[in-house]
Amino acid sequence: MSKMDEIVDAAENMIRERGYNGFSFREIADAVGVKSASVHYHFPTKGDLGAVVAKTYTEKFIGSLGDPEAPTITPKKQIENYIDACRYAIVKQGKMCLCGMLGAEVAALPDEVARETKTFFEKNIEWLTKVYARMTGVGPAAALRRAHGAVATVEGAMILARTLKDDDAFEKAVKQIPTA
Amino acid sequence: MSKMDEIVDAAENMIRERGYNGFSFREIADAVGVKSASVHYHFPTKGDLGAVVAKTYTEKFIGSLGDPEAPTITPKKQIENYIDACRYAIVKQGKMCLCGMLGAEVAALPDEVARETKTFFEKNIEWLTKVYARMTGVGPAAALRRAHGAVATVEGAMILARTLKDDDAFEKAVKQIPTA
DNA sequence: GTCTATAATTTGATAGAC
DNA sequence: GTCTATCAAATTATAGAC
Repeated sequence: MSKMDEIVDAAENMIRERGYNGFSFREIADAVGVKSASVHYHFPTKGDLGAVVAKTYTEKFIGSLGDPEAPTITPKKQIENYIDACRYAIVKQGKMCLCGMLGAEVAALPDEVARETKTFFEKNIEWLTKVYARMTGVGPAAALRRAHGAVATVEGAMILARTLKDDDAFEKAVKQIPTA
Repeated sequence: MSKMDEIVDAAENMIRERGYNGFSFREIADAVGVKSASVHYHFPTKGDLGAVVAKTYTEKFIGSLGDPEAPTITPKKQIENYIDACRYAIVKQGKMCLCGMLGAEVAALPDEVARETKTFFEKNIEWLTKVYARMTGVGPAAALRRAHGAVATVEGAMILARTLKDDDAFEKAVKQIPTA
């Protein structure tokens, strides 16, 4: 992994732990074993770094979901996989979704970071809408509503579980997401 | 309104806008027309202020919901009122729920602020569980699950609406919350 | 209660050597 | 690419006068 990738990775973890305003270039530098000036070499401003972190995370996350219209997998299984991805983040990693964190802070973000955060949610909704539209009896408008409901619920469920220090709060909340 | 109340009010607005790490004592001081040393007179540390802001917000919010077991109002109407309270915050005020914001940042908060944030969610779940338990065919376990789902969904829906700059994203998401 | 003044630290960011 | 050195600004917080 290149030093640049290490920086992005460290920044992702810190933002998911404490938010965009909760980490500094010096902390990143310490984490990857360089000086802060070297971090600035790769990413001139904090906004540059934040935007790359958000974009990288979005591609990684959406990519891991696979084709929403793949005929070899049931939509029910796809929704379960989506929830599983978030469960992994909160239960195994003990951290928020990067963009859930950035979304909460959106008014405090540089434009380029806010834009990437918006794109993350747009792509989530797009993916979920396609999956829900495959279910029998679910029209386009209902699929769109369900997609919004699912994203909102998983993001809120992560906040809940972290604050209550209770992983089961996540499980209880996501039971509300329709899988059929 | 006393200067102390003005400080708490200004801090609530700033945290709801940009998060706990997104405001400073100087900004608070400017907003209420004093110097930062005067803010420290009322609240020695930032954690002291944050904890009072969270506690005040919780009492105000829970208080506005009324008795969850009042026989004069239907549980359906109570859930609608709950969603309305959050709708007001995001659509009319354009701001996050205070504790949704603090909950996302919880790992970066002083202990006393994290504790108050946790209490907010516990009280929300307690209130919602009592309301859901009044609905026909909803047992205690289901009521508890529904309560978790409702809190998570409204908090996530606010993040979604703010990030997408689309109030209707809130509406689509909260349609998932059962009202009967 | 509010002020001036200031301490001690951290922040994002840059210049220039190697 | 990474370093040392440094900057200007901002941060939380305190001391002491009024």
